[in-house]
Amino acid sequence: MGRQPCCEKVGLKRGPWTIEEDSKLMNFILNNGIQCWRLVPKLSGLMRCGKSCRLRWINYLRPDLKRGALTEAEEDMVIELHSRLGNRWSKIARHFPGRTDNEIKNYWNTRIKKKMKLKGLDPVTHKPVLSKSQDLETTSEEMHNHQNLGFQETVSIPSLEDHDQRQHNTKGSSMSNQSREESSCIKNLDMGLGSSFVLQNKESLGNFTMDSYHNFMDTQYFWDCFTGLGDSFP
DNA sequence: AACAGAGTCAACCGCCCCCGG
DNA sequence: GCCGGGGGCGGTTGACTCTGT
Repeated sequence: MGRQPCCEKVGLKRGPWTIEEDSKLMNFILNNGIQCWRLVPKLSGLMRCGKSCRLRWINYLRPDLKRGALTEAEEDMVIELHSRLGNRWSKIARHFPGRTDNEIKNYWNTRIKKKMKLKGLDPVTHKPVLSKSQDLETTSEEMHNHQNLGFQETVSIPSLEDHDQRQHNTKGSSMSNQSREESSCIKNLDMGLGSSFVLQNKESLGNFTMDSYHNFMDTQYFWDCFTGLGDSFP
């Protein structure tokens, strides 16, 4: 006998969220906060399960989300944290304000893993791959290239302190990172659902106040997102 | 221009943990 | 201490986009 599903699934919508659903969820949370995720879809009129709403909010709608590719420094820090914590993405994500565990997990799986393999490092152990049999996914050609390039050396992983320092320095001086930030911000705003300011808390929302949300809602970008929705929201 | 394969990432699934009764 | 419900988490999937041919 299996565990009961988290919610009554019959009749619930699945798959990609529409802008209308996003704005319904956003409006509801802005006005009511989050008491219980199960109640959110019922009270907001969404045909989604509570978990789905939670995920959508956390991974996409939260206004303090930072989007776009991770910076080099962030990437280094992910590697460092992964070497210590393993696949504990939520713990890793806590070190990156505005990043979600899902985002970091995806980034790891699609990019960092690949980079590490190219460097001849095992993404699981963070140690150099010593023999072919230990890493069947690494082709002999890759190995050959790595050896020629000297990638068999252990790559030194910066400490968190180093990273913090680097990030600090980066903030003030690196235009490239800054512009990357900006472009991620623009991407965010294109989606109409992000903002770089941190929202702090009302009730259970962590750091979230209605004032900050109202600030956010005052931006042109926020409302641009909802133009064309017609009379859905009186 | 059309197609195939690779890459990306939002979303789902199911298990685990925590907390209140 | 036990049980059930809700939230959190990590793994996986599949739709969409990009790139190369």
